[in-house]
Amino acid sequence: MRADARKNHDHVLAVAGAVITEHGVDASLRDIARRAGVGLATLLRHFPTREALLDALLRTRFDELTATAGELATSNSPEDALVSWLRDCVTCAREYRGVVALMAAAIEDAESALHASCVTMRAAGTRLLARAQAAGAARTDIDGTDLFALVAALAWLGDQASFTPRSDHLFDVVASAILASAESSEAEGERRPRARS
Amino acid sequence: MRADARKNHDHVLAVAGAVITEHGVDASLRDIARRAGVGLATLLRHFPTREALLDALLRTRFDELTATAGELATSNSPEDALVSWLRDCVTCAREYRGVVALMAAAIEDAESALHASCVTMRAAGTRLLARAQAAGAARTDIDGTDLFALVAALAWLGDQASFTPRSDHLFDVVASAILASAESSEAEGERRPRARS
DNA sequence: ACCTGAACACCGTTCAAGT
DNA sequence: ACCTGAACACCGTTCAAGT
Repeated sequence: MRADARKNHDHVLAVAGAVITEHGVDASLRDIARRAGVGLATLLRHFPTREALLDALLRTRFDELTATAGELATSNSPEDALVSWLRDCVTCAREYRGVVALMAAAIEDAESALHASCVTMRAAGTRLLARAQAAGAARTDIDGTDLFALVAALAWLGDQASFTPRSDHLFDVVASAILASAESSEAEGERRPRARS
Repeated sequence: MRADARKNHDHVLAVAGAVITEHGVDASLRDIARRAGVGLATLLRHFPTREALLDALLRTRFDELTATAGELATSNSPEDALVSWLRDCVTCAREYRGVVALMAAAIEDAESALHASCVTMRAAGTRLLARAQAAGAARTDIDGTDLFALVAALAWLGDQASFTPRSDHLFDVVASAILASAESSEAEGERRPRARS
C-alpha cells in the first residue's frame, strides 16, 4: 500500500471509530468521510462495506477475546472461565451500538467481512462451554450457537437505552440459566418434570 | 372522518400490513403508499409516524394479549399462566420483523405512538409475574421491566435469521431462568454461594 | 496507484396548490 | 376536509476523469 493510501486508511479508521461510537453502527458513511476529509468513494475503496469497516475497528478486540478464552481455560474453574468470558463478549459486542445485529447476520453469511471473526468467537465460546458442561457446571442442552445467540441477545439489550440500566442484572439472570447444571430442558409443557424412566 | 378518508385509511393499513410482513418494519413508506395507490403525504397524514402505523397494525393483538393475561390469571397455575403468556408476547412481538426494537424505544418514550400499548403490556406481565413470585414459582429478583426486556430479547433473537431455528429452545432456556424459584442472584462473583448468615 | 466529484436511484419531511 | 406533486436534504453505489 502506498504511503498516502496508508495514511488515509488509518485516518478514516480513527474517525470512523469516533463517529460510530457516538452515533452507532448506522452512522452515515458520507459523514465519516466528510469528517475525515476524504471523498466518500475513497472510504468505500478502503472499506468496501460497512461490515469491513466494523471488522477493521473490532479486529483487535476479537483477537483479544480469542486469546483470553485460551488463558481462562487453564487459569480458572470451568464455571468462572465461561461466565467471565461471556461477560467480556457482551462488553465487546456493545462497544459499537447496533453492531450485534450485523454480527448475528454475519455468523451465517460467509460473504460478510465480519464472518470469520464471528465464527472464531463462537468456536472459542463452544470450547469453554464444553469444558463447563463436562465439569457439570453448565446445562448440556445448549450448544455454541445457543451461547452465541444468548450473548448477542444480552448485547442487544444493552444497546436499548430503556434496558441498559438492567443489563448487568439481566446478564446474571441469563448466566444462571446457562449454569443451571441439569436444568429441565422442558421447563414448560409438562408442569412437573416426570421422574427419569 | 369522511368516507373517502376512511377508505384510504383502511386500505393503506391493509397494504402496510402486507408490505411490512414481507420486508420488516423498516419497509419504505413511499413503497407502501405507492402500492396503496395514494400519495406518500396522504399516508403520513393518516399515520404521522412509523410507530403510529405499527400501533394501528398491532392494536388488536395488544388488546388480545391484555385480555389473555386476565384470563390466564384465573384459569391456570401461576407458573403455567406466566410462561404461556410470555410465549404469546414473543409471538406477537415477532409478527413484524424489527418491531421489537421500536417497542424497546417506545416503552420509555411517552411521545411514541407505541408507548401506551407497551406500558399496558408490561403491566399485564408484571401482574402475572407477581402472582408467580407469590406462589414461589418465579425468581423474586426480577421485575416487570426485566420481564419485558427478556421478552424483547427473545423476540429479537427470533428476528435474526441465524437464530430463528433455535428460538423456541432459547425461550425454554430463558423461561427456566425466570422460573428458577430462588435461584442465586449472584450466579457469578462468588463461585459457591455462601450459606445464608 | 490512488483519489474524487458528479450522476444516480433511493429515503422521509414539508408545504403550497388543487379538488 | 382531504389529497397530492414537487422541492428539499439526506442516503449508499458507481464510474469516468483527474493526479
